[in-house]
Amino acid sequence: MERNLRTYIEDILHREIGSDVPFSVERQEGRPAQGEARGDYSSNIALVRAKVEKRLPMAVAEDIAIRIKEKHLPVFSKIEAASPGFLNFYFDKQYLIEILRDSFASEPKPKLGTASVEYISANPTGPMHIGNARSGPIGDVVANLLKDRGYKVVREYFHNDAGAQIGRFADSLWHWYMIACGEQSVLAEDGYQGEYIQEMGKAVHKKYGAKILQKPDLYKERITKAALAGMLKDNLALAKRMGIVFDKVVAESDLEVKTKRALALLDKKGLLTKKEGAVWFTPKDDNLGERESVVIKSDGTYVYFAGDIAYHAEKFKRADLVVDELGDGHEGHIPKLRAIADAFGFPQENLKIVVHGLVTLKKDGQVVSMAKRKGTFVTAEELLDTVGKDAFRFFMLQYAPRSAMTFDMDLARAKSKDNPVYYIQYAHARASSILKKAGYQGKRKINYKKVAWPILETEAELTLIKMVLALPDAISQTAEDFQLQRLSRFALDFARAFTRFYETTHVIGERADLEYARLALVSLFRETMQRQCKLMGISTPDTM
RNA sequence: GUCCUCGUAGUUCAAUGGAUAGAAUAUCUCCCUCCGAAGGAGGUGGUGCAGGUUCGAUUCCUGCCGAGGACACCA
Repeated sequence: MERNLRTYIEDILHREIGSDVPFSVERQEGRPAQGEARGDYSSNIALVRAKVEKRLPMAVAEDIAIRIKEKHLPVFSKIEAASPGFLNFYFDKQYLIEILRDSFASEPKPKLGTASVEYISANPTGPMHIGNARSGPIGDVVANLLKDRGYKVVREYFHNDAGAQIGRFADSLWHWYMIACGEQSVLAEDGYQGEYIQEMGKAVHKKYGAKILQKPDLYKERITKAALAGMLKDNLALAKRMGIVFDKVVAESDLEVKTKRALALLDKKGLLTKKEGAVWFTPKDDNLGERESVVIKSDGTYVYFAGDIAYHAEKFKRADLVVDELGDGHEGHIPKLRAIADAFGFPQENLKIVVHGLVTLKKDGQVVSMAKRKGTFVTAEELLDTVGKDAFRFFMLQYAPRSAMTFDMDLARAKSKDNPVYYIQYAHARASSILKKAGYQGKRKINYKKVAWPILETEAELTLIKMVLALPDAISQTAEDFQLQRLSRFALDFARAFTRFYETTHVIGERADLEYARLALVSLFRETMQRQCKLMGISTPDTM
């Protein structure tokens, strides 16, 4: 376990005070004005204890403060009770340094089993759109976090290449092929009419000419397969440009045997019912609302959900933790996924579903319409081309996944302090620049064990140290609740703290031991920032 | 119609039931001869409405208003 300040206090309180009532300990940084007055960390333990002890919160707080002070005097420079009953903890500087020194000793990570993380899984019937693209950075960072925790992570992509929708796509493709041949054809009302599929029709014509026109039975399926495979290839290539490489791609069309087997198993458990000529999945526990749904249509074909059952049954078998990343349009699917977990005896708490909200694009100060018919439609690829991988990922990660967000393309493209990605990378580049100037580059590194850490004592320096020590806690919280915005916010605050240090503190040319200590801090900042950026999948160039 | 999600500074977003609701941006006032000025310090400004739960509510509950979404033998 990495030492961290918050759990350190939490542990002391548990040990010394004990409480059957839950209490909190939280970091008070990021409040420059009040931070000083509220300590480094604070707890509400006295407030919650007051109720069960039937005493005044302040009195409880003062008692606790005295007790902790007696036993842990060297750790804290100050513990105070604050109205209405908070406890504010101020870490002693020397002790902070000690924790910092301890943190350099790396400990082996626990082995937590296998985690499957599925994300993007874009529909292959059209180019990836912005909403799907948001799934990329989110799912990828969830995977990074789980890997950081000690899971063996499998990054997965589901390729929906079967079902009625694909039939419609096939008909549409054939239609556009006929048009490309100069033939008469009428597109079905629910057919696809995007520019991309028209291009596909032309491509088919280019390849085959009119030769296959009379043989739809033979060729319709073949060209559709090729088109879907091409779309998958494009999507995976696009993902790669987002910095995402999948370990496993599962195609729905390959699942037929497994679907049969999974359904047979459900049938054995009495969870399938024949109704109106179709076969329904009818879970027994319907606490989560209406979960009944068709798996085999009356014409004998499977619906998408049947493949999903097979796919999840398989994931439940090979993974200890299963994460599905979905757009909010698929929220209605969640109870069904939960029902599948129940049906196969997979613990609900090990099935995590991360939902992301709508993405609105803003360009030239205007909201870009997402209507495909209008020329303003922007695909994920265009967005990525415009702003680049780092800004793309950072902006997608900046907000709580579930919330709807506005992606400001102009800001993401800007090479100025207004752009948070630039601000962060710039701070990192400055740190690199200082180290380079001082000759610490490449193999020559600062030896943290030989640093006279205690001579660092300005506020800017101590703030950086405290943030370095607070990061592990932020990371583990995020690995729990998947509130990914915490990472980008932390990185931004951290960059800001470094910039403040940079502005106020001179490094090179100071007395030798002080220079070395400050260089060490710069190096520590740089490494810590690199760790965060790596988790987010954002690059940390040494020069901008 | 049923269900879900969301309403926070002008704007984009934060805030495990906690203290004076934080940043960024915009705007206003200052500072910047210094390892990278792609900076720094400060001011103005906000919880949709009405109740309830409690020591304490942006957070939990109810109703209303407003926005988006889900409710297919679609995926």
